[in-house]
Parts: sequence; C-alpha cells; structure tokens
Amino acid sequence: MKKIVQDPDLSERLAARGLRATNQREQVYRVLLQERDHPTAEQVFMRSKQAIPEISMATVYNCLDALVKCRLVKEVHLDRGASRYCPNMREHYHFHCAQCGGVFDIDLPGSPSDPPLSLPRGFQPTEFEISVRGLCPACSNPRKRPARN
Amino acid sequence: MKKIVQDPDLSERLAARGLRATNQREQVYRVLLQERDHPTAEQVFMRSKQAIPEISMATVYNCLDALVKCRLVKEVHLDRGASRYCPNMREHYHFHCAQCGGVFDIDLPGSPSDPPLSLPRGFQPTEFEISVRGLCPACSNPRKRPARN
DNA sequence: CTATATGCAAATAGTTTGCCTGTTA
DNA sequence: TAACAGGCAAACTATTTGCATATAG
Repeated sequence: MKKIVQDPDLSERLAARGLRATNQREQVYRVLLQERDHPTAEQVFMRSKQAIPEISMATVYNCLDALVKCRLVKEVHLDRGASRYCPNMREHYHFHCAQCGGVFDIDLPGSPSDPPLSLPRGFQPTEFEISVRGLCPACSNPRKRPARN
Repeated sequence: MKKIVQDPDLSERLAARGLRATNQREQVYRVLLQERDHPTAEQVFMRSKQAIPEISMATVYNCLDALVKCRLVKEVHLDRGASRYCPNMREHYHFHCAQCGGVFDIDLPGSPSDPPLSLPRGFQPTEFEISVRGLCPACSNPRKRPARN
C-alpha cells in the first residue's frame, strides 16, 4: 500500500524519535491517542483495521514495540494477561477496577521525576510501575450508578 | 502416592486456611519458603521435583493458585513473562535489578495497612502492586562487586 | 466414602520469529 | 537503492483445561 494520507503532526512526532513514519505506525499511535482506555494489542488491532483493513497482528506488535522503545507509549502490566498500552507519558500510576475492568490514570502527588517512594541506600531506580486494584468511584457507589461488568 | 512424611507445621498452616494438606502443596510451599528468590512456576517445579519426582507442572500451578487464593503467597508480576511467587505477606514492594535479574523485597515506609499512596476521592483500593526497576546495590557499584549476568 | 487433588496430554492465549516482499528516506 | 517495515504463517512461552485415577478428611 502506498502511503495516501499522512498526518504531519504524527509523522513529525515519529520522525523526531528516529522512527520512519509509516501508515501503520501512525494509525496505531492514533488509535492509542483517540481512546485512552489502555487497550490490549488485540484491541488496537481491531480498531486499526477500521482504517487499514490489511494490517496484521504482527505489525501491530511491531508498531507498539517501536512506540514503546522510543518512549512515546508506555506498556502497562496489570495482573497476568495481555499487555496494555498507554500514550500518557506523564508520571502516573494505574487504578484497575475489579468490577468494571476500567483502567484509570492517576497522577502521582509531588513534583514530577521526584521518586514516588524512598528506596534503601544503594538502589538506583530507573522506572516505577505502580498499579492499584479496587473499586472505581462509579462501582463503589452502586446506588448512584450500578456497576456494569 | 500415599503420604509418607508430613510436616505438622506446614500441614497446620494449610489446614488453617481450609486447604487439604497434600504432599505436593506442602512441598510447593516449602520450596517458596526455603529460597525466597521469587521463583517462577517453572523454577518451583524443578525444585519440587527433587523431593517429589512425579510432581507435574499442572499440579504446581494448582498448588500455587491455591496458596495465592488462601493468601499464604503473593503472585508477583514484573514486566511480561512468567509470574513469580513470594511467601512474604508483609506489605512490601519489589525492586527488580535490570543487570543481575535479582528481585528484592522492600518494606513500605509507614504503618502497615496504611495506604502507601493517596487516591482521589471515590477510589476504594484493595490491593497495591508496586515494582521498581533499576540497579541493585551490588550492580550499581561495579568496583566493589562486578555485575554478573 | 466422597469431595477434592493429582498427573497427563491436549488446548489456549499472548507474543515472537523467519522469511519474503514492499516502502521510506 | 539500501535499510527498514509489513504481512503471513509457523513457532514459542506461559498457563489452563478435561478427564481418569488417587487420596485426604
């Protein structure tokens, strides 16, 4: 497929990170930016197919890996199961609702790039991954809005 | 296999949680308590075979699940890849060394069962999982002790 | 004696790889 | 036009399941 339309903004963001701007990469990134619900690779695949029907799962994985490696996207691991992808690069953690399955970004208190936890002497942290399970506001208040599932 | 030896301490701990005390369960739990290096199911399997050569991988998974469900053991998710298992039930988080691969338990500051993070109004946390990647003391100080890998 | 656990093998989910073709820079 | 990306199918890793037999309580 020849490249038909290219989104100059997305192309530039990719190029700025040293990534070739292909339709597939732009589409995968666009999908992540559009619905920030922390989709799995499978979900990204489904959504991307709407614009590029011939896209393959392997390409979706390749694109996601490329976006993660160049730090435009974060890979999120909640429990076992499929990795989820998140284009929010601010320091934040994830709240995973046990009832509705929703994943919420929650900003860390304190100044950015300030370690959210103190570590014993000698440990040099490079990356934090924090996830909290429980009930989100809607699901913990069933009178106001009954929990779906 | 008839049960030959039973460790009264482990049996009781299992029974106290409503679990039948089988040789396999005791052995799996014993393996976790002996070397607290956060082994994968595969590693638990290998070590358990030394005492019970006929133990199967499916049984190891069953035992681990049972131990996790009755809250004698925690399942730990570092990056993608195999789940790891940890018999330390104090509130703590994990430091995963990017160099040597070691996993370290680090106690949370503050009083136990005091939420380690503040959550926005309405979120009801039940479980925290915190992992930090980086270099452990030995690996971040290569002059004193060069990093293996 | 009965509910539950084990062991085996086959099935599944998620992800990765090899290889050939197509496209970007 | 060379290096890199895409598509397809097969491989792989971690885990789960179905079912017949064995065992704990």
